[in-house]
Amino acid sequence: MESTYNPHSIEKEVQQFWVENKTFAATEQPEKEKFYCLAMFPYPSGRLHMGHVRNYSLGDVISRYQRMQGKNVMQPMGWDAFGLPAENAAIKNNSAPAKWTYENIDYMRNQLKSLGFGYDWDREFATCKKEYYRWEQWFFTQLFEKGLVYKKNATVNWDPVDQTVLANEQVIDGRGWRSGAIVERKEIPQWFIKITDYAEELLKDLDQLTDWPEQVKTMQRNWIGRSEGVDMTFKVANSDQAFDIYTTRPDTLLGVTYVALAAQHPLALAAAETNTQLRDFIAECKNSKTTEAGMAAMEKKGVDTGLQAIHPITGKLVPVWAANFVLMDYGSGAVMSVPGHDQRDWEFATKYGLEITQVVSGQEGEDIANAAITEKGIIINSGEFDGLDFHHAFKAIADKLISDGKGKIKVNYRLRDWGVSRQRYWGTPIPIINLANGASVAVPADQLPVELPEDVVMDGINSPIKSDLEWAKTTFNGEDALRETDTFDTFMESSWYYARYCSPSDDTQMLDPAKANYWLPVDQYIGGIEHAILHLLYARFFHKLLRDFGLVKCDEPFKSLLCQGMVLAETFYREADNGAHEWIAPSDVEVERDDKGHIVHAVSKLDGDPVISAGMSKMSKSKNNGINPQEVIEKYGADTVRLFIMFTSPPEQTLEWSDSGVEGAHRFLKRVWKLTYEFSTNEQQIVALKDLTLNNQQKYLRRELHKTIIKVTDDIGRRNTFNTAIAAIMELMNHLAKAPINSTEDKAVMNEALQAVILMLTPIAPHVAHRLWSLVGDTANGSTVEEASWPVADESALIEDEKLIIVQVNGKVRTKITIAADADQAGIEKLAFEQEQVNKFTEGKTVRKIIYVAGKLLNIVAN
RNA sequence: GCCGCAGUGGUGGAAUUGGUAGACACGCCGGAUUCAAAAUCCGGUUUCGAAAGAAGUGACGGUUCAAGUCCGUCCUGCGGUACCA
Repeated sequence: MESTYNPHSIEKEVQQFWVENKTFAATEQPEKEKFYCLAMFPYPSGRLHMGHVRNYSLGDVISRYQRMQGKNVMQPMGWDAFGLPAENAAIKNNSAPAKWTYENIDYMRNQLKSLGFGYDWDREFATCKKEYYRWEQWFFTQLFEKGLVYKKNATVNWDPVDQTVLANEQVIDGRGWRSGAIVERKEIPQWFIKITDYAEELLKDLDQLTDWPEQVKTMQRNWIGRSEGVDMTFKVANSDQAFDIYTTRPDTLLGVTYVALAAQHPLALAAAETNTQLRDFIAECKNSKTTEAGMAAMEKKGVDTGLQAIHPITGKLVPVWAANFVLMDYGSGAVMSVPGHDQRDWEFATKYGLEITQVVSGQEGEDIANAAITEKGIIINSGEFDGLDFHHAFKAIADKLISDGKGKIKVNYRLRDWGVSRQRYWGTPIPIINLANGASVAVPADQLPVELPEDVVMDGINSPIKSDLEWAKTTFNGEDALRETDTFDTFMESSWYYARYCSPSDDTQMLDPAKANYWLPVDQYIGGIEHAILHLLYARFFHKLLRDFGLVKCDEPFKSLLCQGMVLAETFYREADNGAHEWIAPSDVEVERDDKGHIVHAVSKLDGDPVISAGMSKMSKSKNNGINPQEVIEKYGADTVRLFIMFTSPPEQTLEWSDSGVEGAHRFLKRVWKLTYEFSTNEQQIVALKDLTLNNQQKYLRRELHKTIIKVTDDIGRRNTFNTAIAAIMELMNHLAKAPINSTEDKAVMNEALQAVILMLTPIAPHVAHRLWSLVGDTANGSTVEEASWPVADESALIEDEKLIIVQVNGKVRTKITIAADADQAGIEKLAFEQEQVNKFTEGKTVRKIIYVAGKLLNIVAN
């Protein structure tokens, strides 16, 4: 055994021990309490970055802690292996996405192993393997048969030069990232899954997720966006045509002064045939952004269609406009406009000189000449509805529309059905066959999987399964037909992987119900806050689908959720001639900062030319700003990396990466090593504490130890504040380092403390803990630390005979007094008024009030 | 734009339920050890002030005996915004 801490040899040996003993292999043990701990599986982007290290360290600390609590822990790992970056890398390297992906998996698997995470590697899988995606295809065909899947037109980014569909990420300042062409909106048929059928349940069941962060539930609620409103029909004047409009503010219906249609609305398209201005406007709308943020940021524009609509209550004619902010594929493609009480409508009406009418009374000083009055109030200028408040007006106006057969009350959701079609290659082929007659059928179960060829050449434009005209050819009922060449959104794979880990190699069924129902739900799910809405909502939805098909029993997939904050790093780029951004790794950039730390100048280390600083953002492949942990692992070892990342901030907090401080984490482990090593080599017989009488100093040390056990247990087990748990252990170590180890009593106390320190460090720094336990471990608790239980505080060691009271005068701390632990308020006040610092600040004043916070604080209010 | 989160010393952060602001670290300064360095150990380190004391948690206002914590209005940064995952 080495006298100095040598992480590399220890870590290799301990990892070997885990492999040989199958320490982390999990099996169903119905008599034991199970604990399924899952950190979101990684996209195999090439190398791990610090965000991964944080994510998987959190998962491993929780897993090992729960194991020490006696639970049957399962912690699996796998690969979210389909996705866009593989295609980009393949084009760049002139290779195949599969090859790139598998190489990355091999590299990253080794990195995870070198970090010592306690995974059951027998459960590993990659989602790009047909053994996995075949069941996803099978399940989709089941959804298809049940009518939960449908096809409709939806908008994509169309690159008119490359003649291909672009992801939002591939559109930069409105241009295609490779061609530089101005991107157009294009409607193409795509497959949708009816998540809106589950909107109400997805919303309602958030209430049972008591161990989810409130912010995530709030975001999901807002995303689902349940609203109650009115659906009504507007007729077009001098025509038999009509269109529907939904509003959540029927109380303002009498304030409607115009209506707006999407540019692609059939009525607008028809009107454009005789209206060149409208035709030009519709053409211009082709270039507007497809993203919600892009749409919200653009200038709101419109054109009068020349049509007029009949107001459903007043019968008055209102102009019908076409507007770029109304979307054809959401809702009915038409909105009513109340410029008096909606700010966007107000700005639009002001810009185009449209009428603005006030129908809700505002607050004092509010004037619709200056801005819309958006808060609810008493209805005015609305004839029979005047004087009603929001709720009564809502009901009265809705009733009137209903009785006239012009409308109905409707619950609406902001949530839209899940479009799962992607026009890309590296994904699960959608198991649909398109027949010559235009109908679509599911691929029969016995023909699954529809396999994705892996040995392909990427031309940089089209998906190889689209370019290869043979691939799609098939037959159905003896007739020639074509396979769907689109692939699934990769959120499909990540929506059920957590369940597949329960029976990862079952080749007869999607899930083994007995195993799935033993392990599910996931007890602790851990992942980045950036997944708060999409991934977590899709996975919750998918779980409910699995449940309704009888594959799982529980309603929710993830019992408890820990959202780690992102690990950010600086980003730098250069602009190519076509406007595309070439992202430069921060490690390749030399920066110059001003005295506030802001970057004033940045140059590439490779060629010395300037690069553009784009601020901090989450570590990702696409921005090339991931910091590879390899260098730090090689320099300090895995335990230091794990300890540092857990110590540097609480898990939920966004972290701007910096390695300053890694040194300190390493020093701490060296100190623990040194103290334990020296203690163990010092020939000694440890006497049981119960047979000894301790002096005050020894009692103090034991009190500090057991207070620390309570704090660390609470920090890890309840609060998930691993940083403060580590700080508490460090503080304890500072006490221990100063403690004498001369007497039998000293040694007994030190022995107890060192054992507890090692146990408390086991989840965080498992390699060094394993080795140190072999030196001083209590074999009754476990011959190896992997068998040992978490320490339990001895209540009797915690008793104190004095307490510290903070004494304030008028809310300012003036002194602190130490008094017998059983002293009452009167005794504390008496002592307080004997203090010079109290008299000095109360002299000449009258004591008005004394506030006593039991055992903590006394505040004397005097003036 | 909209939804969510964050802002505390030179730096990462602590303060758990409204009750000692700055725990624990990093860095820096000083010292010990060393031929010297590394490593290690000891001490100091919010600002102003000689001290007494005062000020101080993004800004401004409010509630309270007491506010980093609660409320209001802003500012800045980050995440999401449905085809990055």
